[in-house]
Amino acid sequence: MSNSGYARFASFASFERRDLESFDVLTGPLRVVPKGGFLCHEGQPSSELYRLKSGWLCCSISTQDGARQITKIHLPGDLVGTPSMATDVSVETVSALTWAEVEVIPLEAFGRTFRDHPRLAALLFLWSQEERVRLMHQMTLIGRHAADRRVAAFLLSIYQRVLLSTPDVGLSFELPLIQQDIADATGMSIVHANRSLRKLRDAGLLTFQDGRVTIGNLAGLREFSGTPTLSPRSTSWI
Amino acid sequence: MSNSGYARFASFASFERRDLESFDVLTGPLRVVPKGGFLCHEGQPSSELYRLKSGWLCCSISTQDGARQITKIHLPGDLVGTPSMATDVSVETVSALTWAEVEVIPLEAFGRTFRDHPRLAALLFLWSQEERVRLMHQMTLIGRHAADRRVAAFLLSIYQRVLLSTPDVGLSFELPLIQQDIADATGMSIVHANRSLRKLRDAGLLTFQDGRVTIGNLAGLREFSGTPTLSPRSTSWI
DNA sequence: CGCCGGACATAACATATTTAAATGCCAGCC
DNA sequence: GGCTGGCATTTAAATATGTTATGTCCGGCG
Repeated sequence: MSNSGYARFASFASFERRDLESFDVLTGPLRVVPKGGFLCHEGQPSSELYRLKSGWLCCSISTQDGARQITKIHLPGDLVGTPSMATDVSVETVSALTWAEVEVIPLEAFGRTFRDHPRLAALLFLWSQEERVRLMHQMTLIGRHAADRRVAAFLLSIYQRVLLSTPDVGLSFELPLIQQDIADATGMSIVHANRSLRKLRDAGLLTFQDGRVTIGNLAGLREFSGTPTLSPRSTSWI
Repeated sequence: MSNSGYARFASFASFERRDLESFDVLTGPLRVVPKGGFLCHEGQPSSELYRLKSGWLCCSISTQDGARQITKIHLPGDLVGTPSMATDVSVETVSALTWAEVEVIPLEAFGRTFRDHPRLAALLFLWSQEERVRLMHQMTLIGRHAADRRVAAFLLSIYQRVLLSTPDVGLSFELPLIQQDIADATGMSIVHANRSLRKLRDAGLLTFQDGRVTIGNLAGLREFSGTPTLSPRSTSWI
């Protein structure tokens, strides 16, 4: 078995175990990032991708007036940094929410691997579509839902991804974010994020305290968040 | 020259002419869609992609409470429908803003083409990253910018794409949207979209009337919209 | 012609959300 | 021990945005 020793389930929700193992050829030298450290800064050149081995990362885009939009929270197993492959300089800032280990994949090495493994290429393309779906859903969330629903759906979506790598996590998990992060991910002020969290707590749906999410009512939370569950398509056409 | 007879510049901003022509192997039987017609509905099975030959398409996601988020406006040349490749059923509804012609590409045909043309596969993967960047930027726009700026940046982004296929379009172009569409794309109510358009008009930045955008002050509009211009990365690593 | 519906425009009001500010808590540190 | 800074929490006031309602224009259609 090609067990790579770390979870590969956070991204790649659409894939079966057989296909998941294909991604393990994407590897490279290890790099350690301290909590609060950065892998790259938007606007600065960068020619490498990352595979997250352990810890949590956060991707964000800043605006001219100092605001920040978190575009993705990364869990172990995730492939990080691909959007900037299309552009001159990094389009996002990648920072470490915790002490983290990544495998560094230079762009040329990625290109080589991509060419040498046709099926991997197809799987990576498919994964990109999965990521686009995620982005479209988060966009819909931010654009067309009320604040407390945004917070609920955001936390629930992370829970679903945690479940992929840790099916027995139960109804409580550590999430190394602060309220400002939740605000930046869901497009609201920190004060309103606090209000929304309070509402969710008062409603018994979930609590977020000391970097830990505890779900009080999973079914209720799912219904309140209003996010449909999607099933992956069979990859037989590849 | 493999001139396909229609613009291929709306998507694929990152590519040079040489690479652009690679995409022309993605082809299939023609289908005509009347104005207001649909190519697919979210939640319903669909196993085909589309290449837009002429006309305008609109991709959107609906929420349970009847709201709608427009995720992308498509111009001729665009590859449409790929996000749903990752899922069981369509994740988005694709409708025709005008009478439109598309080439229909079945999923299996796409898979075959993908396998048979390694370089095309890499280019399509890169294109997916470009699309992710677009989504991340639109998400940042909706989440962290004021309403009038959202409208300005949205219309400007379409203008930039129109410019790719029609460099000599000048400062005015037809855009087959109604104000409700602008509201649904930028995440606000139609009343507020109207208010924002009025502000932009009063500021002399642009007007939107009778399905036509006229830019009054391009430099001012760019500055006001606050969206940075990105340069594509060289594709030499492919 | 008169009627109708869709799109646009605007006003008045209601609500959601932001901003600013103050407080409490707590861990790190001198 | 007392200070400091980061984070959470809450309040109040200011502002942005949503909702509802109404009028107008205009093109299609009987």
